[in-house]
Amino acid sequence: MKNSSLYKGSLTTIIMKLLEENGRMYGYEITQKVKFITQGELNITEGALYPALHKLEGEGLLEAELEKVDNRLRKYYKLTENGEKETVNRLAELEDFIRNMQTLVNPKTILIYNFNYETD
Amino acid sequence: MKNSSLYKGSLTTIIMKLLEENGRMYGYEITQKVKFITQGELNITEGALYPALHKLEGEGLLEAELEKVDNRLRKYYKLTENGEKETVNRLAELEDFIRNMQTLVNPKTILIYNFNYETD
DNA sequence: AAATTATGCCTAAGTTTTTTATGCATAACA
DNA sequence: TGTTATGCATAAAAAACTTAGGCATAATTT
Repeated sequence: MKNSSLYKGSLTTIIMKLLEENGRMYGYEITQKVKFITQGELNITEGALYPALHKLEGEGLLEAELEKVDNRLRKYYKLTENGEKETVNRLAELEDFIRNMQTLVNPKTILIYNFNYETD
Repeated sequence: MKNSSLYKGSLTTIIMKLLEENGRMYGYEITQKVKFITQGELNITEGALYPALHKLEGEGLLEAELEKVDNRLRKYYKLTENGEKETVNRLAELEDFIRNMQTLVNPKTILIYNFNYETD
């Protein structure tokens, strides 16, 4: 798939969203999660991921701690307090962006949120 | 709006989609159309638009012709035959991308295409 | 009448983001 | 024993976009 690795400026927001959901994650775990959720269609390259994580950490939105699991080193990241606030803003922006793109490519589309085929 | 001008790598596909719909358009018209469709949320900057148009023309996907209207020069673009074929591919890719992003930020969303509140 | 906004095209420098290509290390698998 | 999976990282290059200009005519506002 030619398109398999273009997050188009949304990578940091995706990372923050996943951390918001999962509490804490390490880099490799994030790549696997995205691959799984998108059924293999989106593959985050390490050359994009690690610099993005370092940037977010540098901005004080993430904090990291090292942990040794099975004799392998993992670097766990989680959102800081500031990071949690910022996640709300960036997610709203990304959702607006997605909605605008959807309107451009298919004006007749509507989005149904919180869809469930079973009753809650 | 901070987010007002980030097409995130999708600008050329948006251009091609609009040309597919409208037959032929000139640069300024494209910026206004996008602004209208997205209700002012997405503003294409000229510094992004014109290089993108020139690139697409250079790739043989668009062709241009000059026309003088009201004593002002317009450069009309339309898709070439090749451009029409390529539009199909790029639109499919962009729709996949949008769907993947939507799944990442909100897994419970579904998209309803061709929605009409009146019967067709 | 003059200044500003709208219409219309363009380019160039700089920044940000991503790709591609590396490097290193341990564990599991074939 | 070689390849794949797990795990981190960086650096050069390419791609995309922002910002900031430049030029010109028409319409509107002050």
